[in-house]
Amino acid sequence: MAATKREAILEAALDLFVEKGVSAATTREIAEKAGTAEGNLYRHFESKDSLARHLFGECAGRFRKRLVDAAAGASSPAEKIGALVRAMFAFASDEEAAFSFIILSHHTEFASGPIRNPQPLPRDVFGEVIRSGIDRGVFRPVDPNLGTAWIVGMTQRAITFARSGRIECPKEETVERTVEAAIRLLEP
Amino acid sequence: MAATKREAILEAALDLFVEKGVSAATTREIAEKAGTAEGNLYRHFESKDSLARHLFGECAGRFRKRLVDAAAGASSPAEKIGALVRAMFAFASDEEAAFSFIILSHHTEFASGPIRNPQPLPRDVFGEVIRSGIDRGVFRPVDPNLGTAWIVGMTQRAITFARSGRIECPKEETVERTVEAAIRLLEP
Amino acid sequence: MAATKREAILEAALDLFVEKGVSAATTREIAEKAGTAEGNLYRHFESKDSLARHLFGECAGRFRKRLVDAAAGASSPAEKIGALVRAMFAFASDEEAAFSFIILSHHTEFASGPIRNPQPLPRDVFGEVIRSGIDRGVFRPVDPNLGTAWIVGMTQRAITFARSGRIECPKEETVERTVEAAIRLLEP
Amino acid sequence: MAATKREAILEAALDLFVEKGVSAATTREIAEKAGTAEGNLYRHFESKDSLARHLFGECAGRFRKRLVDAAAGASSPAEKIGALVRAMFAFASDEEAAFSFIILSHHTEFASGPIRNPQPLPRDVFGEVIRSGIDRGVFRPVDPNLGTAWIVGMTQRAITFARSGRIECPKEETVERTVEAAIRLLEP
DNA sequence: CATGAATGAGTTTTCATTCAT
DNA sequence: AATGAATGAAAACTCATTCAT
Repeated sequence: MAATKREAILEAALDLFVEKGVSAATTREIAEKAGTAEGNLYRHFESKDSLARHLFGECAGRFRKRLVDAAAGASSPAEKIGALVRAMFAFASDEEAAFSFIILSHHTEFASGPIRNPQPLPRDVFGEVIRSGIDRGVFRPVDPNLGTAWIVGMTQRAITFARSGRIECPKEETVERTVEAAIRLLEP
Repeated sequence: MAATKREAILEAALDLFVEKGVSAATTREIAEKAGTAEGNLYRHFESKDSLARHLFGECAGRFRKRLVDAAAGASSPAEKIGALVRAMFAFASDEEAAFSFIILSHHTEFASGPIRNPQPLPRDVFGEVIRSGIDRGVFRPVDPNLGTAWIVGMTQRAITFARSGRIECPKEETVERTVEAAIRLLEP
Repeated sequence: MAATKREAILEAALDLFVEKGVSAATTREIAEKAGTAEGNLYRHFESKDSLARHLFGECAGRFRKRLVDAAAGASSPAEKIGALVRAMFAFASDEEAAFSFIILSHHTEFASGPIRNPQPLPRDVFGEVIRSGIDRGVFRPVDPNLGTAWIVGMTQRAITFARSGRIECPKEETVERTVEAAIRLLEP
Repeated sequence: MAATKREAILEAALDLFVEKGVSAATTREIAEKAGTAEGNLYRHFESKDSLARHLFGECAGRFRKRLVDAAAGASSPAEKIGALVRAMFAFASDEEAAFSFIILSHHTEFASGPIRNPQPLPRDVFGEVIRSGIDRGVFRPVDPNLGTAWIVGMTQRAITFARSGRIECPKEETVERTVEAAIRLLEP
């Protein structure tokens, strides 16, 4: 369970935002699920929108940390890419709701305008690894942002498809084949 | 402009749903943007939710038609894959809002539960092409759904990144490099 | 009764604002008293505060009209002052709530800051009459605004005292003695 | 600064009640401005309403004392009236918020009904002076309450106008002219 | 005495939907 | 078909008051 009421609110909100979307999730439901009074939400967060933004920041931060750690634990650029893709699968599995919320947030703007990057985003990690691989000549030259789009996009969709049961092969294999496919995209 | 009021409503709703999400777009805004009275929405559609579902069906149908036509116009499986990726880019560019709405609909459920497949979905087209390529031995063996996930995911993200200006190379090149990358994923 | 719902809302709000103050009167009470749904308030006015401001404008306008008409109907400055004082008593008696609301509004700021003069205020009428009396030599020289303060203040208080039953002499006499006292203040 | 927390609360509440009205000032704001915790308000006062009533009692008491002292320091009725008017100006200037709060309280009822006179009110002082002046034949016969209404009303308005910068002549002169005008009202 | 998180009943406001015209 | 005022249920948000620490 959550250590503090504040955390309980964040957890409840995360689940509900993912389940029904930010604007369809009501403060009443969030409070109820968090085991607190509705008004108490507003002691901890300015508004529902601010709660959503805060949550996005937290989730993106946790995700990014996982990616950074994964990349740090591998040596060659190709191994780093593999580690990143595996880390995406692992994060999506360990923190299902957080992962979904990050994806969701790309498609639904919050009430008070789009999210301004207050911190480096998860995807930046990919760009750096690709760039360094190209510099060392082990990856073919591609716009690092385009490479990021490819790998992040294919991995995210593979995760989503796997989750919804559309892919028949065992999960372990899905991960490894996706890792191999991602590296294939960058090989000279 | 829209030929009929009904079309005007569909157009206005599409724009607003994409801009702020289905539940955050109000019927009042939709009516205003469509240049009609709020109550008139209910002469054409049962409810806001039904309007959204109808819209999804229309957009997905148009998208699927583009993909089917594209695949039909190419002969080899590899050419078909290339044609499909190009068609995704083209559709995203011609029907910006429709494309965004399709993507968005994957992440936000409508009020009355998830969308039930009333018709074949765009992604099914990819699966069939991949399957036939594998059968003919020109693609390596992969779960066709996994292959679909990869290609649809990478292409969609490339489109999104390109739209938001994060990719520097010219649009034409982004398309062709993505086509080539998609085929690379399936080559033996 | 009120001809339209909008007027019914204005009337109900006026009574309640005077009775309990703007911030203590609730939109629910207002709607109930106006015989309409709470939400309908917001079709006619942006917010409770905007309703209060609008009401102030209306009441002040009606009051001012009464004063202007009264002054126009008298010839000499002293008669004009007498007519103005009598008009204040008459307005307070005919439109009890409106008069009270004007007074109240001087002491309680609306939520969104003080009222900016969007139109000439009732008190301006006094200033002009006093100024012209001084110019013609029938009034002694005083700052016209100070003279206005005196007469408006004494009259308003006399009305309030009379209303609350603190003054024993008959109403008619209260009015005439106040008229005479006001003129006395300005005589050379 | 305030010597005790209790006084700090009273001071903060007074300022806020005057600024936005009793019901619009929140306990949170009051506590914050007083530099204490919200809950602490309830150690010193039963409720917000009780705090407001207490404050009214205090302010009215201080005001009354100033008036009583002023009247006591003058000998003839006319001099007493002059002293009273000067004392009103002085009090309004020394204790700006307290004066405003007294005025405000005439127009806005507290939550639990109107203020019951628990003590003689400031205005009573005027009544007595006027009565005694009439008895001694130095004032013309008027209902003493009506006379009070005139003088209190004109003085209060003069103060309000002067405060808001609408009167051009120097403050000292405003006071003396108002004193002279008040006496004029009562002269035979 | 002091704190400030927590409460819950209340408030203002919103909005999909209906309906008389 | 079209309108837009009206509805009412539910939303977000507020705030006086309580209470464990």
